Amino acid sequence: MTTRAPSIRDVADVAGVSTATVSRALSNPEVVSQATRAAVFAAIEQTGYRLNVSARNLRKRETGAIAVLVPNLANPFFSRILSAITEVMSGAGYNVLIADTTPAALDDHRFPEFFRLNQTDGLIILDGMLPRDLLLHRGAPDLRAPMVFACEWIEEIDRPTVTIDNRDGARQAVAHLLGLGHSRIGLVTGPVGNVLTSTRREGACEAIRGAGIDLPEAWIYDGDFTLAAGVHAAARWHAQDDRPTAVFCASDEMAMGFIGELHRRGLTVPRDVSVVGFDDLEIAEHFVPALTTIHQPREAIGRAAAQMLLQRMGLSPSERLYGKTPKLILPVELVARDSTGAPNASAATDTR
Amino acid sequence: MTTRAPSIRDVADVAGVSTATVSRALSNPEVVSQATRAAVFAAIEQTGYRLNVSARNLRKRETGAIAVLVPNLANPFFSRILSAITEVMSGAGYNVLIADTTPAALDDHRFPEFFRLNQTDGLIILDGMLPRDLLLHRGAPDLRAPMVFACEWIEEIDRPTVTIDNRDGARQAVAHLLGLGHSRIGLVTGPVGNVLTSTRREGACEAIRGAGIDLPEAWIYDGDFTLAAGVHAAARWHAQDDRPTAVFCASDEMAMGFIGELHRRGLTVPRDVSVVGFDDLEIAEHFVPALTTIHQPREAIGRAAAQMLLQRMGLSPSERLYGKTPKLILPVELVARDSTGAPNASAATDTR
DNA sequence: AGCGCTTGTGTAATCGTTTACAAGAGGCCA
DNA sequence: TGGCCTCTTGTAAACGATTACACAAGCGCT
Repeated sequence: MTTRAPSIRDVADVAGVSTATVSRALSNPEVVSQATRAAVFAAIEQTGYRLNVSARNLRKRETGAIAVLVPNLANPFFSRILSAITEVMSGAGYNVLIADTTPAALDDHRFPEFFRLNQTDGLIILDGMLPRDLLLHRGAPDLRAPMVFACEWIEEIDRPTVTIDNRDGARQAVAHLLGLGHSRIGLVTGPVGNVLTSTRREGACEAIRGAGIDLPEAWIYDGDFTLAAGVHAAARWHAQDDRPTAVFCASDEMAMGFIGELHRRGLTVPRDVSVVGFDDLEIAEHFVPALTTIHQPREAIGRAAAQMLLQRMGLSPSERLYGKTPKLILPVELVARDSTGAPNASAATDTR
Repeated sequence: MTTRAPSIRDVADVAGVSTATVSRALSNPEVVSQATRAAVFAAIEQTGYRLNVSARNLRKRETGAIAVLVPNLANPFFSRILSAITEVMSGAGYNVLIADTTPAALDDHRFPEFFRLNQTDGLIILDGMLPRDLLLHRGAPDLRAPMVFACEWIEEIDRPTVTIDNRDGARQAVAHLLGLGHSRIGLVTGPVGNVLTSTRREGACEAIRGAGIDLPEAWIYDGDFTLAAGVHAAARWHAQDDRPTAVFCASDEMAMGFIGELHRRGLTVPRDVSVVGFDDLEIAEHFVPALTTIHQPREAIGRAAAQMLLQRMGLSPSERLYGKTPKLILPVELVARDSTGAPNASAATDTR
């Protein structure tokens, strides 16, 4: 009844060869003769043999899995990146472990496990706000399992990275607003301490100030990339007497939260204020109004990160340590839709 | 330099005990004396020892991982469910492998691997459209690794299941529209062959016909849960001379696609047509207009599925085989927002 | 003193692969 | 015939944990 799953031993017996030969037929077919190879495959078929990965991993001193550390699994931004990563990785024979870094999981004693070679063969990190010392000291994964950053990164940690040109994206967003005639431009930013927040903010500020325009502190609304943050920013915008005619939100979710809240207050976009997002989520195009935003090639990001990790895993530790760490920066483009328009002269000036 | 990672052997040597004792101190602390336990932990600390999971798994004949089969990782509906699953599972010491079943991955020879005990200790299936024979014959996972269905399920396969009350959800949606005075109600359905499609459709039809109202075939627009399907349905709706004043979409994505497309054509919701969705995605509340929809407790679904799997994994194969298979049906509720309103008399009757 | 029980520890087999090494079988050539 | 390759295959030692079993020590009791 509870008959043990067939092992390589059983296959060997059926095929009338040694286990070594079976193993070779599987992993290195060209070294075994045509005839035995056929016999082995027939035996595999007959016994219903499946490789035991734990045994293989133990022997080969690897795990056959990589981990992806994502700041928030529930955020739709990451899902497409993840699916691209898993696609590439499983094509290469790896399993993908997805770990959400949101909760107090960081204190969790089992968390550092991920950083040890014996849990994963590699790491893709999508969360730039992980405690630096966790990545550096605790498990010193750098020397063992290779890791690459994607989307976000950590300044102090020099590792292969694939990102988009955040600064330029922000610049394009602002340029678009300037081109429409806006000169009163506000910003909804990401969380403090995040590299995306700072690079996008800097890009936007550069573009605004570069146009000789002033950017009052009061027009910088800080957020955290979430819908709720957009709602909150809208409330603050609405409460101001002197407010911008356009805002650049550092994420689509914030842009949609912003627009949704405004709508609830009886205002309309882009009539009362123009809004640009960042990310180009699936839904952006279908939002009402369709969202003008910066398109991120999310699939390409995931794919590139996976391939970069694969490449790193193929390197010896010393090559990895002393070689150049590649940094890939993908270009982004603004896609103009319906949430932006020319400024409405009457709307902006309630008081002055 | 490339000094081997410390093994249980090294710890044993440092602590001056046998490997068996170290193992026991770790997995069964109460059987070793206070003194040696302390010595072992000190040695672990000193050597920086980490358990090798492959070795443990090989010996214990388990994998320490479960797999989740999701129809479309990029769909935001699943992300929160996944995060709940991973939370519960990693709390219980399991890794979670997420596999996207969308592409031709089914033909992929490595796919059936998931069904063998030696890849995972259990399976959560979110995809009700997997080929039946894959789950039943190929690897006969039922006897070995336990599996549970969540959200979707497969009629012919009797396994533990956690779902929501789809029929009742659809009924509530229609009841809401009836209550607003609509008598011309259309449906945008999911893909054919999907259990969610049929149950929701049946629930809706029952409610409509139960109210003594007719439901013309032409008012049933078939979709597949995606934004694009909603867009397409909107086009068909718009092209009709005689059309419903309200539609119930079997997913929020379709509802938003529908509304977005209508808006692009110069129509407004709910003035020109009322729309109800299903799912209550994060964004629904922030959509313009805020979406009236059926709320799904996604976190609860994920959590329940994980707990159910955990419970099943604790059972012996025969208990699993001959015991009752639990079915959990979570209640749902309509949340009324701004995408529905009383029918607009002028809008509905172009021709008659 | 001898017996039995409890408690703590060590010995060694085992899980299912991979792979270094050895060795047998031909083939080719001097 | 003997030496030297090349091509296949088998033998057996890892890989790093877990655990059944045995056994030693300590204790209380008769």
